[in-house]
Amino acid sequence: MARKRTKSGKIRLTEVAQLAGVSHITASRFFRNPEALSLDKRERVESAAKELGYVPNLAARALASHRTEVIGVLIPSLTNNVFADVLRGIYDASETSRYSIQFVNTRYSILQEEKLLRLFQAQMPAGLIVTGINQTPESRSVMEAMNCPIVQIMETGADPVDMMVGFSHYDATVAAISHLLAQGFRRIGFLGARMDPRVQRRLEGYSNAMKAAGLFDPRLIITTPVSTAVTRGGTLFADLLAQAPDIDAVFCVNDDLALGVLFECQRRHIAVPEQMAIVGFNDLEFMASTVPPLTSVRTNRYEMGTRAVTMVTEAIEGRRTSAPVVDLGFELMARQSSVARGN
Amino acid sequence: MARKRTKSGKIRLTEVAQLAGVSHITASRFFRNPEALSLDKRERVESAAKELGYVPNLAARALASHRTEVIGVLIPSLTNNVFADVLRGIYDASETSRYSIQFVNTRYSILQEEKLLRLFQAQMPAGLIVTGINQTPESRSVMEAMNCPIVQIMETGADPVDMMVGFSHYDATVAAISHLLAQGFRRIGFLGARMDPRVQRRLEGYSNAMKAAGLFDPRLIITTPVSTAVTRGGTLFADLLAQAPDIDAVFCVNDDLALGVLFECQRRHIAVPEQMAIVGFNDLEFMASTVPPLTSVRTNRYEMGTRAVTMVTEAIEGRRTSAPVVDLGFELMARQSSVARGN
DNA sequence: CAATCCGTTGGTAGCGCTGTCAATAAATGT
DNA sequence: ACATTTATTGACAGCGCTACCAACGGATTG
Repeated sequence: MARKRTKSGKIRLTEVAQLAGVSHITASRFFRNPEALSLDKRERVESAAKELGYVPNLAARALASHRTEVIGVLIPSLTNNVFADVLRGIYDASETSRYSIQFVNTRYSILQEEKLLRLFQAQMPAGLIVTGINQTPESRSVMEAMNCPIVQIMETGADPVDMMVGFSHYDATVAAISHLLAQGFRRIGFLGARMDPRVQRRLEGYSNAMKAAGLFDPRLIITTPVSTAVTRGGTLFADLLAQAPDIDAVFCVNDDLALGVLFECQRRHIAVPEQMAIVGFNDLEFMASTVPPLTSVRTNRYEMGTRAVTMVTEAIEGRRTSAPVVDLGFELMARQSSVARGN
Repeated sequence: MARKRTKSGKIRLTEVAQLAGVSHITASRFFRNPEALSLDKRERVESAAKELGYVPNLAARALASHRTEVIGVLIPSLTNNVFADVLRGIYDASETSRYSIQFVNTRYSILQEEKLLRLFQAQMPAGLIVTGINQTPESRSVMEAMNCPIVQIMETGADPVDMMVGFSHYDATVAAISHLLAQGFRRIGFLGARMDPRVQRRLEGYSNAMKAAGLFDPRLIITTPVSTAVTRGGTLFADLLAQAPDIDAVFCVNDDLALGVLFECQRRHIAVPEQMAIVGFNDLEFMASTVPPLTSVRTNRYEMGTRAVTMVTEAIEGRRTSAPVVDLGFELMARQSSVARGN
């Protein structure tokens, strides 16, 4: 006699199979590979499943198949707007796929990242999305040992664990500084908060661009390890002004800081851009609506998320269509906050 | 003879038990209820697990125990800053617990929410966090059928499915409007985007407060179903000015809109607050740094997330310490953007 | 000294599903 | 007509873990 339903009244594959008049194996196959069934049985199982409201037990499936349909995502922060956009792309793209997202927060700690990678390893994810290229050697070997596709996001580099999608923070910053130099600014300050690896690369880009122009001066640089905020933009800018009162422009490592600088300028009645040019980074939505509109470097964060998911899912299914390293580039959005002094 | 390791070299409980010289059951017990073991075995299992780098297989655990250690979270949007803060609270709180978070996006659709609830139901989550109180009747019965703790967040109300943590959007808005009225403003506009249930309740609060003061006028209201953005604040404000040129204040349903209004005022050389008072909602970080600083209603979004998690986890463990409905309240942050005309 | 209890440990039997392979029916070739 | 292939279906044996119950030794009790 057939086993009874569990007391909770859960519908199992067996119940579906029974109603459809097939073996549970055939019913199982319907969900894995419907083409293998005859049209007749396919329809019978389908309607039975629908009638009973069958939902597969993912734990059982994972245990039996040694696979899950989960894409693990490791991201350093949820506070940072940038990652919110990337995550949005990831979640949106995952909805059109069969995979679900398991997101964890590394809190900008590569040790935490290592621990979380090990946790993921044991859960056999279908794929993995990790932030950046600065993993510990142990993390790298864990990743290499996992036989699932892995995409590193946010940056580009020569040595991907598997795949990569991002852009060059160095180049993007050089482009911003070059723009300011081209506009005639000379004493260009640098404002940085939360000095993560990507912000470090922006600092390198700034330093090299300034050195190349013979304008580098360490007093032009203000950084802090604490997290970023609009208010912080104002305070850091005040520090910068105290340290180098003759600056004529500021490059901010992100748009929140830039907005804070703008407000601080309004407070001090410093005319933007006549007395002070401002350039941000990321081109968040509000940058175009400020007064004056703020120049920024547009980065394709949402697309980075969607692209990472498609790269992972395609790789899972065995078809890798794009190059292992995808550079999504950037675009300098020159606005009024950085127009040439003379103009 | 003992079963071999799986080819992938995965460490199973059996391997740990073998190394520790105990049965696999005892090893299993170590992870579920360590107090039940003798000190000797406890230490042996612990060090064996550490030595082998054992990580439990969650799928097997879930299958065998009919439970998972997953808290499902249903939230309507990832774009909205408000939910980003709530999610941050949820994730932060989950890290100090044994539970992991499975987040899904309902995209402001109660039908999508219903579908996702059914999916969760099949996966036997340890608890559930859902947004708002406007579920479909079917969603409600699914929730009632799931025997796990459920917290509704963002709002307070009389009829929780199980538990609730939030605040009254109606009261918060009434407080904001009362403040403007107390400051002497009379023609107070209302700007709303993305008219979700909570924004609707803010509109009700506004309408009733204005009616109570005998100042209600439908021409003072501008709403749009499209999503919110700083830029949108400017355009909606322009619409409002065209419709009611004599307004002396604007209440915006969120801070992004308020920021957009501020910029639009700067663009039009409308003095804030002398010619136009502005009040936002949520009190995002930047509201205190604008020029002039913008009045807003502070809501405890992060705490709402952490609180929801503690309520769920405590309920899972059988100790419900707080009342079923927790009101986190709000605080009017009166700033320069809404000081009385005369002052 | 037997009966009882408790703290601790181990064995057995699955959880709901899938991988693998065998079995059957139907279709094809010689 | 028979062997051989192909399409379709089913049986079996787990996946790694836990729930449940049994067993054991030692302490406690009458």
